[in-house]
Amino acid sequence: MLYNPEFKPESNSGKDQIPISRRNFIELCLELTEQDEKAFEDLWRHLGLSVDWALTYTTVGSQAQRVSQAAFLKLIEKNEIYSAEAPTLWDVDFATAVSQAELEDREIEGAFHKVRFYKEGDNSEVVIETTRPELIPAVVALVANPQDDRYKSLFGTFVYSPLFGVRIPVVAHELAEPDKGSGIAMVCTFGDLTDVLWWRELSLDLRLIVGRNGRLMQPEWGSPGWESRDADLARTNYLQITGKPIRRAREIIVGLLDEQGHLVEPPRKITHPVKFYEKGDKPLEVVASRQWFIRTLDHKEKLISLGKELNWVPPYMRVRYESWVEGLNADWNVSRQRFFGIPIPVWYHIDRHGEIDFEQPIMPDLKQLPIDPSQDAPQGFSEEQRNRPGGFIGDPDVMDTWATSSLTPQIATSWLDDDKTFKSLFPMDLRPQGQDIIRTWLFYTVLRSALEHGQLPWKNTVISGFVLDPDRKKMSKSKGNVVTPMPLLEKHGADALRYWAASGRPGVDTAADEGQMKIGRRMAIKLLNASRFALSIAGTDPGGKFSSEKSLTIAPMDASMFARLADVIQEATTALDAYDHTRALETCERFFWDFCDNYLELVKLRAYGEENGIAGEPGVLKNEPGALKNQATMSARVSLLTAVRIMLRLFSPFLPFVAEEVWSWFQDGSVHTAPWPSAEEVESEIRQSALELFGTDQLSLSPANQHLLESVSDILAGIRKQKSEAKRSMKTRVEILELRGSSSDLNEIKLGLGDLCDAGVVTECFLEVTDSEKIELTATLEQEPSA
RNA sequence: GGGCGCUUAGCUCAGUUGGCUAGAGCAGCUGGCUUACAACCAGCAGGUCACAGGUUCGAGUCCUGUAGCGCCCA
Repeated sequence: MLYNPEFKPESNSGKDQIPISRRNFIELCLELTEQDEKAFEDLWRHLGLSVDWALTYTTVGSQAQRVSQAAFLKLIEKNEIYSAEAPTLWDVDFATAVSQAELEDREIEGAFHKVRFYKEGDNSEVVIETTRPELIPAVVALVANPQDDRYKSLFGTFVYSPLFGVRIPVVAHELAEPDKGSGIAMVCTFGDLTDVLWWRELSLDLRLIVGRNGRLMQPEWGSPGWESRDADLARTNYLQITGKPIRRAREIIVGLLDEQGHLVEPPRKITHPVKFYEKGDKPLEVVASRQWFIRTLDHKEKLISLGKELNWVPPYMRVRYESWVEGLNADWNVSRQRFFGIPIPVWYHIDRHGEIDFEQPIMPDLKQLPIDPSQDAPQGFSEEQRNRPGGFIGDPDVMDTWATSSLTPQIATSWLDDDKTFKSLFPMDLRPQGQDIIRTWLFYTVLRSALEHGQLPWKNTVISGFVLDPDRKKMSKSKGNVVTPMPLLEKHGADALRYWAASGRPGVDTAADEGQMKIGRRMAIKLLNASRFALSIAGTDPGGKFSSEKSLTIAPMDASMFARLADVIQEATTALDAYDHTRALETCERFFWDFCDNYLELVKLRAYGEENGIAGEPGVLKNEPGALKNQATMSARVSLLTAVRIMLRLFSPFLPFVAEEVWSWFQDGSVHTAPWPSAEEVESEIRQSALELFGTDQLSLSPANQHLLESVSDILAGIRKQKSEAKRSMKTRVEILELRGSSSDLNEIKLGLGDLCDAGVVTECFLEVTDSEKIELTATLEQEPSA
């Protein structure tokens, strides 16, 4: 078809195919690619993905084409890829070959036909059952299980096919199932992949009748390969189906079988699984055509052992890979008969008789790449010699897209372009991807790396589950339940969406849950508010008040908070190192919420420098004016600043935007390039804050009492509970707080009693040593003002 | 048909090598304007951990079987 520069597709052409020139089609693809790229980049920028946008590539870009074609040519040199005229899975509508990875089984309606074949000699019947009677002209053998006593005597004998009178052998093979149908099956070239296997293993004849257009071809009955004991009958019968599409041919053949008495009984309807191209609408046919195949069957063992070397998250996903590799039954067909794709970079000689020599392809020099053999002439030839005897012809096919996607690690690490970069980056650390493409993207990438480099392309892989619709159903275009991220991003914000996404563990399906996103949004707002509050107190102008201080003592309560924070850092880091982002987030979140509800409430008055001071046991409980008070306030402020600075970094992978916003209020640079916090460095972080706020880095940390914050928080919760049960406001004054417990517990509590009484609005506190295991409390609330 | 995973509160999920009086958030209920946040806070209630066996001093956790759901491969 001719190129039409004016061509514009109708906006709503639906599923109908429109005739179009290859050049027009490619232009439309490029246009769409550009739009899609923009849409994805836009989405990913909204999400705050940390991507170097200078390093993107596209499969239509010249770098990817060059790498792809170069890798192809290298495989030819290594004899790991070959072209062959071979049985090929073929989609009639798409008019292209497909690979094993693109198949899916679908249950469809069919029918078993009991058909009579006739023994050589006495002409007695052998009844087979088939779902594809139209392939009777292509029968090359009958096959039964070697253990099957019913047919043992037939092995090695011959039968004649009905309608066509072709003499065919009866053979044995383990794959024949005795309890399927009559236990003896006809082998055609080709009805399905089992036929291909039998044809190969049993060295059967080849009789091809299905063309690539899905219609029946016209064999010459009586000629070599098409011998018949009644060629005229065969010709007459076959004439009825020549050129007909498969389904129509089936109907006709069934009619002929019936008329001529070869059908034992009327067809029996069944449903059975049939192989489809995953995007196709008609069952796949097996046709013979010339294709390029990458060797995979030879490398199964190596591929399985590489799979064991790879760190899988979650580990059980390796099983999917392994069972896929074990089940492989064909080399990878990488050629596709389509308009759009990376051209297979070879030409072929045409001899003086016009025959194409596929055995010795003409290969370009690597430096010439990328090339398009349909546009470029090979070296030593001129364009006039194209498609001429004594000239050349370009390979018309393009590569399977996976043939390029399987090279992403090589493309990303500048393989063939920058050896230094390549060597420092390859193998890469991580392949994150979906579970549905383990058999394609992951498998093919491992295969290519194994063939080219003899090793894994990366050390780890994290396999994600699916995003399900809000009702936990798998999304599909046909069901119309597809949820796209952009509207959710606009509604809830990127931090909220990422919070939700982070709640999905590797390998586990996750519903698009707006409730979870709302929680994420609240979380982000809370971080904003709490940080603003903490920073505003910490940054309160100290005036001359603290200037005389030369050193700073960190209060026990603050030290207790830091001890917990150090644990949190440790746990989050360990979790992230193991790609367990969900646990990392949960750990940080729990700490943060506790920080807000308890620690912040406990220290805020002290941090303001406004603590009330309390009566009770002298010496311990009174906040004396002067140095001690200043020290306590300074400690609180330094601690708040430090905690915020650490927490923001912990949250930065999950809530990148709010973390960056808050960070910008008081820090230079980006939170995302700031060093990840470590438990060991908490003390130096505190020192840094002390220096910033009060000009001293002389620190004295109280012995870390891990439980102090928790114990005091528990008592505070007890006070709140009493207020809540009394249906009083939280600011209700506790006139007398009595605490009873062991002396060691009470001594611990004393270290935080000032903060406790501030936060609980306690006037007087009495401690009583008892033998109770837990601290018990009685809070006497102030009288309710009479209404 | 073979394999893998899941099944814990009304909902979504935690629960590391068996030590639990089974947790969290949401929803529900009861209260509270408390000078970071009412887009908030406090409190309460809610579960035979799918079912049936077994191992063990002790099982949500380990073993066997069954059922349901999902996925992968034939």
